[in-house]
Amino acid sequence: MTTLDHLKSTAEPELEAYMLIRQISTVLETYHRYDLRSSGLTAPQFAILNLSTPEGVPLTLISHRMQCDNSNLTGIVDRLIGKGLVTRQADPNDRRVTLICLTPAGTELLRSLRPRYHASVKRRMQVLSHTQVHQLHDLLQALYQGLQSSDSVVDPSRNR
Amino acid sequence: MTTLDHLKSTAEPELEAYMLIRQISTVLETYHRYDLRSSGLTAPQFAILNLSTPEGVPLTLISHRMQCDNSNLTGIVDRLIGKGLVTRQADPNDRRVTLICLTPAGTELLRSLRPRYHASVKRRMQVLSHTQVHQLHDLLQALYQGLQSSDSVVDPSRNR
DNA sequence: GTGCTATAGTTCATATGCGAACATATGCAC
DNA sequence: GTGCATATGTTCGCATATGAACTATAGCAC
Repeated sequence: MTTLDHLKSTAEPELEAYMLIRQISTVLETYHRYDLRSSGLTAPQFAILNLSTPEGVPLTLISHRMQCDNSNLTGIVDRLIGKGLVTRQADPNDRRVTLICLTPAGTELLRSLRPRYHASVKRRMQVLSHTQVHQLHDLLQALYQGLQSSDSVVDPSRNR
Repeated sequence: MTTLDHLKSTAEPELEAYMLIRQISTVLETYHRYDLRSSGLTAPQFAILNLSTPEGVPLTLISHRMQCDNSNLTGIVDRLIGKGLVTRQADPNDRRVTLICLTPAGTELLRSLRPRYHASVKRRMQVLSHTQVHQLHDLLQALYQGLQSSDSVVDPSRNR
């Protein structure tokens, strides 16, 4: 069984909390990938689908929400287009912008996947009580906002 | 500014907590990568170094602690060997096992990096109070252990 | 000891992730 | 309107990540 035993003796709660966040994130991502297998989508493909709309969303907005660089999305979008789930449309108002648009097939797939996804996440988080989930949420929110506003900010989704 | 605004209205604390864990993990990993830049190491390279010893650690033990597959480590170890920071040694007791051994150069590099790493993590986590860090730690620990023991376990570091 | 099963590592194909460099387009100062 | 700084996407080189397939070794039942 994988554990954090080799860290427990440090008695440094900051470090342990940090390690736990990363380990939990890894575990949850593995579950997520596993859930998606039957759909033929990878996790980042699902993430892009999930942030797209039939009307179209600028690629940069998607990359900001995914906290990644635009350059990551090019190839993933290409594969989603290959599957017929999204299209690229030029933005008439700003010729630099590419809108990522859900196709009917993409919309339909999302309609079937999203509820299962939400249910999976809720089920997994419910190893904690409702109260604990709320406490955890508030602490994470505080941490996240603190990290955003700290002076050492490095924006991973900035353009270089 | 990157935010979770597009999620806030869901009022589903489980889902939001889940998203926060992943977003925070991404942000922290970005900081970590940034910290390591001057050392010429990537994050996974540092992770392997950090779990190695001069006496040697089985590769599989490292992959378990990193929650990844052995196959990921082969190439990373190759690069660390190329930098002269570790070596591969055969385990005399089990000829299947490869021990990853820190070289003197690797030991020295780690001695200089580890304190900075710990200080960085502590500094970033300290946007929360000591009490909050403790609460967060305990909740994360409970979540992590709950995830481990749930019936939907998929072990990412198992051998296939 | 034979055979079956499990473990340790590597290799391969494919998909991402990162960061630099680039082309295009916008916006604004002047 | 020119010039310059900025924003949007793509392309490229490299390092990882995933999962399947494969080799070698170990352990155990018999």
